[in-house]
Amino acid sequence: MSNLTHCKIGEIGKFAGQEVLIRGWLYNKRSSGKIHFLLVRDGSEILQAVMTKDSVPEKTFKAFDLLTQESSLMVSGKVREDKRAPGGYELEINEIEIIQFAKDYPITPKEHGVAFLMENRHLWLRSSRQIAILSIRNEIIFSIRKFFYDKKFVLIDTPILTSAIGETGTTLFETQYFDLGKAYLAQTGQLYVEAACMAFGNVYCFGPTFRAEKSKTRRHLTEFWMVEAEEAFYDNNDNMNLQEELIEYIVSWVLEKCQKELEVIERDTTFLKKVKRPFPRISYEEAVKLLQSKGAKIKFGEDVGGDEETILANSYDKPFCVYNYPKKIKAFYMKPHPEREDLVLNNDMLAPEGYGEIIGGSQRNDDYDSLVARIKEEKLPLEAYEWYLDLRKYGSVPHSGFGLGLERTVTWICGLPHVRESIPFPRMLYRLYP
RNA sequence: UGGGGUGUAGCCAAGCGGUAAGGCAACUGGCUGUUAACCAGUUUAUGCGGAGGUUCGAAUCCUUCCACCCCAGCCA
Repeated sequence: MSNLTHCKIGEIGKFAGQEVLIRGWLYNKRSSGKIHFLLVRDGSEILQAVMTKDSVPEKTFKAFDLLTQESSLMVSGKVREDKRAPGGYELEINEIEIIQFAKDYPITPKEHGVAFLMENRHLWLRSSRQIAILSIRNEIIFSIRKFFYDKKFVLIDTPILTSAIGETGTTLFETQYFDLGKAYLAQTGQLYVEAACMAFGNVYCFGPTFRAEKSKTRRHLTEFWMVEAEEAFYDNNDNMNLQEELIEYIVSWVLEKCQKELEVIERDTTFLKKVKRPFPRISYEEAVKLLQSKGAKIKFGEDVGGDEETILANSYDKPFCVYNYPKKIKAFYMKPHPEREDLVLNNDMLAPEGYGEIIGGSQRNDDYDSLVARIKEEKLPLEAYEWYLDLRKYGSVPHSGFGLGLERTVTWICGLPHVRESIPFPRMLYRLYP
């Protein structure tokens, strides 16, 4: 058996007429008495394998009775094209070797509640829907890296353990760092990527970030992956152009590479196909007026809340940017608007279909004095930002950057109701297991 | 942290003051083309998230605790 060609089910079509070896797990089985069907999965696809009482030795035929859902096994046989089989190809079984019997696999091919599935996330990953979603995640990650690589952006890995530095407001996870006091899990790599930007020109980081916020909503995780680009000599407008180009690239990549997966999760791709530049852009002030005209209670100076985000996100059929927010609701490092002191040069990008914010970006404050003033205004510890301020002392240039939330992007592209399925092992307020 | 909700067998779920439906899974048998196969049968809760209480009687009403879900704030 082992001297046969091992074949991934996803490539089974190339082996029609040949005898191959499949290694995987039993997804399900059916029988009509003298004919048995095994559904075997191997991570690439599911394959139907058949045997009849006359086609195999009795011992092989009887192996069917022993097999249980998710038992690991090797099956050999001849590949045949057959319209009756799901996937169009079928395996005529010669031999079966059971590697391990699975006893009472908890997730049956029926409906289950979210709580139960999350508790069994380590097994839930094996279901076709979860495999499809995480495969799309894989393609999205790859497309992002390729996008930046092709544009000659340099990948800069930023530290996960940091001293107290970052944005204001958000709560951080802390841990004792030897004798040096407290260390915090990074909530952003931005400040570091700004330093690297002054070394390489265009850079990005892509890693996990942590927020100890007690948010329990469908769009929040305590640990999530973020792509942060930082571009020297880009203004806010150049920054938005780059964001749009990236989003268009990711979506077209997924549409090209993940057709099968999108079908499995039954994603209606109508809106995804419309994700072509240019995207609509609306200033914060216009957005407030638009929202007020639609009956929202938002006032100038207030942040755009979840409900408002949903109203806006339903007003467009493709991603769009809201730019130039009031200074007082945004981070200290954003560059003030040259003509409007109360505004900053920034933008959020919101995904359509009610998904909301996926990107936050801004032109950075590159002026030493006004940045120091802002840090003091926010009552941040100036000493911690000394190295960051150095960047404004030694060859400061206009620069911009943005952060894209990976899980929110996956959730939107897959059309999921909640971010928790967009990451293999979600970390949430009430979830640390498995 | 506020507001709302749920917890009954391995899973899903009915019952809403009178003594625990049903389905799936599992198990047994039947079927040579099944598609979450089908058909027939068998088994599973002195107990309904935990602890108190009211009552002749509690899954059901009350108190309290726990776990989880949804919405809001914060943000990616």
